[in-house]
Amino acid sequence: MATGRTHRPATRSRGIPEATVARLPLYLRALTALSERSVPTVSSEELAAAAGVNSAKLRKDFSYLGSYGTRGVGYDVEYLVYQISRELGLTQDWPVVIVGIGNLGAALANYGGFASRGFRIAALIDADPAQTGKQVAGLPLRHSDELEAIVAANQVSIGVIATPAGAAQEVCDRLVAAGVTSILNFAPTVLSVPDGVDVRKVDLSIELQILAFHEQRKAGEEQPASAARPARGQRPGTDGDVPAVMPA
Amino acid sequence: MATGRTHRPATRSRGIPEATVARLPLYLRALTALSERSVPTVSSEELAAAAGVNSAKLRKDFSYLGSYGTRGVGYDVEYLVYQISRELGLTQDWPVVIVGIGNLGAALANYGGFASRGFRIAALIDADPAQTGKQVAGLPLRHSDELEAIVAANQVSIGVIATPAGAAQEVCDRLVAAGVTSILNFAPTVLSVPDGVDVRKVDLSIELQILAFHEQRKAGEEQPASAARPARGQRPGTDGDVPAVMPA
DNA sequence: CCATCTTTGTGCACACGTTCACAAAGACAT
DNA sequence: ATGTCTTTGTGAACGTGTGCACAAAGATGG
Repeated sequence: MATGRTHRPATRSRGIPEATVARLPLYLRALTALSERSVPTVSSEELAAAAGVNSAKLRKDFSYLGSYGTRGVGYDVEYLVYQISRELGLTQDWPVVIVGIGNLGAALANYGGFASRGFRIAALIDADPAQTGKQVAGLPLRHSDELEAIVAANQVSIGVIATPAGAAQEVCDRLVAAGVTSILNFAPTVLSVPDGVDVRKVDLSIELQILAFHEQRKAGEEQPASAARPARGQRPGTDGDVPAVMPA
Repeated sequence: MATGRTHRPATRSRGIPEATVARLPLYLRALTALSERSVPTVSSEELAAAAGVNSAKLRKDFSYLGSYGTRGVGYDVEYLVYQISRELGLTQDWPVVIVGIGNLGAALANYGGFASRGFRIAALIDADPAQTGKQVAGLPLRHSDELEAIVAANQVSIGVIATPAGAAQEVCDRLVAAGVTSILNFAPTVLSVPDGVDVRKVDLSIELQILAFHEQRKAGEEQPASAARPARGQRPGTDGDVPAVMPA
């Protein structure tokens, strides 16, 4: 899971399972591609292949939304695009602020995938006064002093944090205080937020580490087992010989 | 879940559950912070708070690694840092190539979190000949013609794709053919890879859409139910009430 | 109108993940 | 030593997610 939901029972989002919600954008993308090619209908099998999931899962996912689809035929592409968009809330406009316009923030500002869904960048905010007024992706950088005013004026409910780790919690607190209730966090920190605020995090370093884990496993599969797996019950500090990193 | 494991039974990575693996980097980060403050030991409760998880989960996670920790005291910080690092494979050097040095690729190249773990950027690769030779994050951009040679020469097993969606599958195929077996994909596409290759994806647009879904739910909780939830069993086209996007 | 064929929607069984709650392990004081 | 106190490690219960396999729905052709 990639979410940082700080508390709350974890799923129960009015019927639709969290795992399904996480896949809806995937289906939507595949459907949009089909729509652009003017394909009128798809079977669960075809769509599942395009989205990279298995067809039974896809059918079950759609069954949570309602009984769209026609047996013997498949799903009407345009109709499904509409239904999923609506379910995800993409038929309305979501003003978003991005805080921290470094390399990553600029990349986000330039990313086309936002505007095409209902997301509209209301403002780019950076703490560096020297940057204020400069244009990124056609938008002027605003100074962070203005954060509260910007959020209030644009009724922003979604904030993106792309600051260094050290600044993230403070920015988060200010966003929340100003009325933001959903946060996408790119800073490598655990954010703590009050009840009712959703946080999702994207952490590049974590993803790489997970890959490294599996990579190591693949590499280790040839040899039986070197000194890789420690004897269980080994105790820390029973006798001092931990040189910077080594255990007892 | 953020992974794009294309097939395979899903978990079973020599004992350690996938969900646990995904949290190890989180623990590692919290422990590293403690280590820098020269804190000698932590209880599961404290560490869990720092990592943003619940303490029972943390203890169970650690129990898969072995029986580190001392009852009545807690865990030895340095020792745990070492054990987790080793389990994740971070005690070795992982050469990485980043393909597609646009805004996002540059942000990744400049991201400090790589080098601090065992990840070393072996090369930055871009398809634009006009960019070749330019420096980003102190490294020269290489042309994609050299991709295969670079991967082979540096024994690169991990590749990062930060190209536009259209180029991603071809880059992926070339990386895999050249010997890469783990891919971190930032392009908004489903990559298909042969067995034995791991793909993880990070998709900005998907994360925002998930937030929008929950945001919409929060907003809709006040009013009972407008036209938001369609009657189940509604058929496409039985009566026209979906403008602009309705099917036949 | 009936038979056939395709594809959905879902009941069911199983796997995975989370949380509780507590016994056992050890530290520490006396 | 013995007792008390803290904190781990884990068995067991529960909840969530996945995938199979098939009945029911509807299209299509004769």
